[in-house]
Amino acid sequence: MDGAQTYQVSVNTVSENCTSCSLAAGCLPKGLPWQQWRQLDALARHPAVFVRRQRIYSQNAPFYSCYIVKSGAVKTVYINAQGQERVLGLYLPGDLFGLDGVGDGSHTCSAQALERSLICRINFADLEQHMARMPKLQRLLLQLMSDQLNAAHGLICSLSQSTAEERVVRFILELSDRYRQRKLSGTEFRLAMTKTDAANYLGLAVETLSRVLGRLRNRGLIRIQGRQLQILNEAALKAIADPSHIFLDS
Amino acid sequence: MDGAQTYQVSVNTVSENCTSCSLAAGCLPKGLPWQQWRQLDALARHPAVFVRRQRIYSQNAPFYSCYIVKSGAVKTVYINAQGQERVLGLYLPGDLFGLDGVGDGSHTCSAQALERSLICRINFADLEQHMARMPKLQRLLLQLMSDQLNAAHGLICSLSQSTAEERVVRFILELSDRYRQRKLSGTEFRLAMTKTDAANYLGLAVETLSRVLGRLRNRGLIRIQGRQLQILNEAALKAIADPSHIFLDS
DNA sequence: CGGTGGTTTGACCACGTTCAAGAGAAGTGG
DNA sequence: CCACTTCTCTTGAACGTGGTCAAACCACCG
Repeated sequence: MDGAQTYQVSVNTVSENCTSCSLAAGCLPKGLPWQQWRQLDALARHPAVFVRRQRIYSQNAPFYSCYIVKSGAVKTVYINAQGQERVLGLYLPGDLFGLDGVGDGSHTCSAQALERSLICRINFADLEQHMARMPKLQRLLLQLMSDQLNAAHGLICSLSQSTAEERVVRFILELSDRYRQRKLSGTEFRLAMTKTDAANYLGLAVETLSRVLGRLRNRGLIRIQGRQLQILNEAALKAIADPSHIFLDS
Repeated sequence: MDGAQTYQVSVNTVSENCTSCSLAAGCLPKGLPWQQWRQLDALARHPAVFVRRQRIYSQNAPFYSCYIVKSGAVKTVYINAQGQERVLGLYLPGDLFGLDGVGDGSHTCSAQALERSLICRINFADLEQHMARMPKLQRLLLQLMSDQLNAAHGLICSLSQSTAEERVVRFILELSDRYRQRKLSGTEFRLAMTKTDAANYLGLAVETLSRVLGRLRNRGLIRIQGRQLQILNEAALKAIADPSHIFLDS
């Protein structure tokens, strides 16, 4: 019915818990005291492999868990009544996603792996119980939700007040930041999504994104081949993204 | 510097706590057991009057509290580097706002009263302590944040995939729903914001909003005089807002 | 009253979409 | 390994929605 979304991939359990997980760095418990982290350890029991396009959860499905990206990348999408997709979020290693379902107990969007990814599942009921005992965890959850809300607000501002070029440049710089936060190169990286998805996320037609990227390349600001992107002139990009110095136009 | 935003209105304390508050219905504690509600009572100590345009909190100010609208209406706005405003949210009686600051400890947007309003302030540190003891309150907070995130996502979808007319109609229907939830008329109400603000919220120019409303009026779907709005043909509006039945066009 | 903030209407134009066609990349099976 | 399909990306041309600018109107308030 629904496209070929119902894969049955062998879900390899990578490790039974956090303390023995080789990917523990950059995970949710970061920032928690060691003792509390060990308590939390029991929660994230099911790191699993998802292949490209495989769904992690589906829109309208009952909400039981949230998830953490250990490796790879994940997008969340909302599908409206006409079947159009709208990309709402991009999640990279260390990011938490899936809390959209807390509101009314069912997920309001779907989550899909963009490439082969390792994903940890955290049972929300367990998480809630631990939150009550761990003030730092409680605070952390609220902060993460607040961060996501602020990210959404940023997107809203971009969508309504910015040109295609500004949006694209801001997207590039946002990715750059996020890779840098992960101790990866902020000047040369691979776009996690297809350009179709990226355009959708930015509220643009693919053609527009393609043209804008071409223009940026012609001006010598970036180098782009396929999904491989290199930032050549970060200062110029920042000037485009945040046009507050109008005085040196000409 | 900043417009005439630094009012010093006499802040009339309406009642010292929730149990003695005449407006307690429709407040945050709703859904909590009586006993827990009484515990929470101590938190919301400062219901205060705000006049039209008065700021409740300012962008970049340190985050200490969140707020509940008891009466009136509030908008949240983000002001970018160029000084442009962007309306992010509209809050009606019973709504909680101000949690945008949890993320990094300072508010990411400002909140302004749209008309004379009663606002309760809740100290966040106190709220957090009570959350730890009251699982239902903990859940409630996460739900409220999730609801706001979902609202933002809805706006994102509207902004990128809908025509001006669809957005306007959806806005009208959303208001209708919210008034109905508050046991008020869902077919005849007053727009809480100016049309300038409403257009901004919808990512449109004021002129466009004005034209679209005029068109809807000419087609006999609504009646509008100033900010007073009456829905005449709800079914037709719903058909516009959610164009999934393309087959009976003509 | 004049003044200010909000709203309406018209004319014009630009940005980004849509449609169309083709090239390139990637995945699948013989 | 190549031929095949399918998905992704690029480029061009034409169109249209909604923005911008300008002017006038209106309501409310001091």
